[in-house]
Amino acid sequence: MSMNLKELSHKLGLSQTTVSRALNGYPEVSEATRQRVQHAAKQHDYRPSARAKGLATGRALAIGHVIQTSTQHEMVNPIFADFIAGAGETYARNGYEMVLSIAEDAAEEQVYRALRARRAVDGVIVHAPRMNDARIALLNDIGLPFVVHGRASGIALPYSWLDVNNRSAFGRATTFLLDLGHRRIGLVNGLEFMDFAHRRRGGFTDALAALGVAADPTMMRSGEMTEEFGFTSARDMLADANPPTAFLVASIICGLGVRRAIEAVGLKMGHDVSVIIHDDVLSYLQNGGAVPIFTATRSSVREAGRLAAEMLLHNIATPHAPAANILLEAELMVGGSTGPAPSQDTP
Amino acid sequence: MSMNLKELSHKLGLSQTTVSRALNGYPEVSEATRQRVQHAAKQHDYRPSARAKGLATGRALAIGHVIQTSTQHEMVNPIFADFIAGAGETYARNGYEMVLSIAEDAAEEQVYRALRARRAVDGVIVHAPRMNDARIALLNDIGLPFVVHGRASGIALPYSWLDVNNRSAFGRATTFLLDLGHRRIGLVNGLEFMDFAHRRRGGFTDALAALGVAADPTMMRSGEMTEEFGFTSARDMLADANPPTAFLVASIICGLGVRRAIEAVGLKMGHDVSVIIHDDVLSYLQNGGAVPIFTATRSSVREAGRLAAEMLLHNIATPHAPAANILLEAELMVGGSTGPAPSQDTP
DNA sequence: AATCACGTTCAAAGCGCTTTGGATAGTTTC
DNA sequence: GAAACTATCCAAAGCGCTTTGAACGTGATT
Repeated sequence: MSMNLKELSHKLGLSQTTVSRALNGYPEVSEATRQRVQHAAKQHDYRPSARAKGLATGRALAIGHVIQTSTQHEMVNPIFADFIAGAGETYARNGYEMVLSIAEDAAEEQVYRALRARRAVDGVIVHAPRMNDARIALLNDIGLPFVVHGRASGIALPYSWLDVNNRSAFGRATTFLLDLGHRRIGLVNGLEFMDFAHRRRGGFTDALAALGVAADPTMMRSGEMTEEFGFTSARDMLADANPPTAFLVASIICGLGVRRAIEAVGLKMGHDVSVIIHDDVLSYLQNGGAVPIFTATRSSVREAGRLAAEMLLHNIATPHAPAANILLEAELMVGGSTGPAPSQDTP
Repeated sequence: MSMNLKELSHKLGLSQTTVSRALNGYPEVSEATRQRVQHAAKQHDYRPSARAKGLATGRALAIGHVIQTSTQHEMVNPIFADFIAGAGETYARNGYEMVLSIAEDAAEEQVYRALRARRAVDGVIVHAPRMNDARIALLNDIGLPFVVHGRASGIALPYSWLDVNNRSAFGRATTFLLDLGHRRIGLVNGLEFMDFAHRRRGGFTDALAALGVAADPTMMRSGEMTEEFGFTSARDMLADANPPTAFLVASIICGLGVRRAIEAVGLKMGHDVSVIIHDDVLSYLQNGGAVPIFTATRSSVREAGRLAAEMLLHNIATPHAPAANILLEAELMVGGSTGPAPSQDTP
């Protein structure tokens, strides 16, 4: 069907060895023949079979991404597409392929084991780590190189990860609100068995504590980060006898819900109630144009994908290097959703 | 490292032939040895190397998805994640892998050619077809099986596709608004070189024409479906001397922007201004809970992924079958965003 | 002139599987 | 009891590459 090494070398009157070497940049080939080979390869659109190459070299030249989904709510992580796009750029530049598996809940461990046993990939990126995430020990066990996007509290052994400094991001955001005079701040957080959500709450409560403000447990919600969740959380908190004057919100999607709740009770975001979100810079959900709609802690998930992929490829290339870590600091972008605390609060 | 056929057959005192046949369900193996083999395979977690198997059989057992992204705006199609999740379920059930490539703009053709030449996949799903999409002829040319998610107007040869009936969906939505008394309806559409957007506009204008309502070109916008685009489009149209009393909007993300614009001018969605969106049932952007926020034409993109993948696997299994097509009808879900046209409109 | 070194090329083995074309032993059939 | 099946198993070839070890000039060295 399509050209293979045998045919190509036949056509050139050379051995497969020489052609292979010419194309893979080995030195023991004269410059003249190398030119001739490369030219012929381009002309016939010859590309080595990924499978044959992989079999011969023992490397898959592929990286696995396992996307979790539960059959109940069928939720797919919204940052997934952008992260993948970023990682894909890195893979493309390095001649790697990206293979995706979807794992339903409990079957997750099996998916990783299968990936390893079938030698389908040279490594994996671990998405959405939970606290004490079991996958880290598992991957260490089965000897599959990996990089975690995020971190997993409670894991003893070192491992490679790339994370946003969620704690400092939410800490700074909280301080920013406190500086504006807000004292009653609602937290609309992700599910707190997710490591990032746990850390964000830590940053929030620590910053409050630093100013001697007590964190009110009734002003902290945690759940799956949908628009609806943002809406109901904010609506309920605003209905409190002593409602918050500001919200710290875990994602832009949630933030849209929070804004809806604020406007539903006739208040104005940025004036009556301040809102800070975390912005993953999702391509299809930009935080406004030149002027951000929401004041936000911002860190591009696509860039994270690029970097995490680079880390992983590096780990694969140098197998016994110690675990590497990258901690990205989020920027605090001031947009239209924050302002001084309303004065009637301090009569 | 991990168990292979040779070792396993050695351990069992059988030939590789017999073990392979036992595991792949061939009849020329006694039931007793089959049991023995299967048990041993499970025990040692033996799984055939995907590469070796592929090389031997000539099939990749993998399907390709090419995700387009432009370096300028880095936009990733928001429905991608859910579609992939659906398709992935089908692949997992059938022992296929999913490989993702990202293609930047112009390099797209090369990506498909490379996929084919390296025999990396047995087929591909074509995403986000444009009008007269060149990929269809290309894939036919290079002989790579494919299924299009959507359709491409202007292509002569038959090809397999799965699409939502965008025309009838937007036609019915328009009629619904007309029945409510709306006569001035704004269209916030996707980019119109995208086939789906083209069809939606057709459904819209035809339904208007059927009632003798002229379509006003100033009330039709088309652009990348972001929240911001929804906002600016609706804001501008509402600023018109003769503003629309209803909007037909191409996506929920756009819809959120439209709602923001409506509320920004002090109007109430569902009362002063009606809105109908198209809802792809994205897991992370649900259209409300039990009661839909937006009245919507609805069709699950995840389900589309499942079905498209099944079509493709079927096409691959029966190479010379004629092209198959599936046209899904969208449901019209009535939510809180629509109501009768305000009476001051017809004094 | 024999030796060595070097640059260039090749034949063949091997990666881990499937599949073809026997072999072997036990069963029927006539 | 010989011939013909049948059920079960196996050795070996082949998929398309990479890589090892060897061979072949050719010019430099002694």
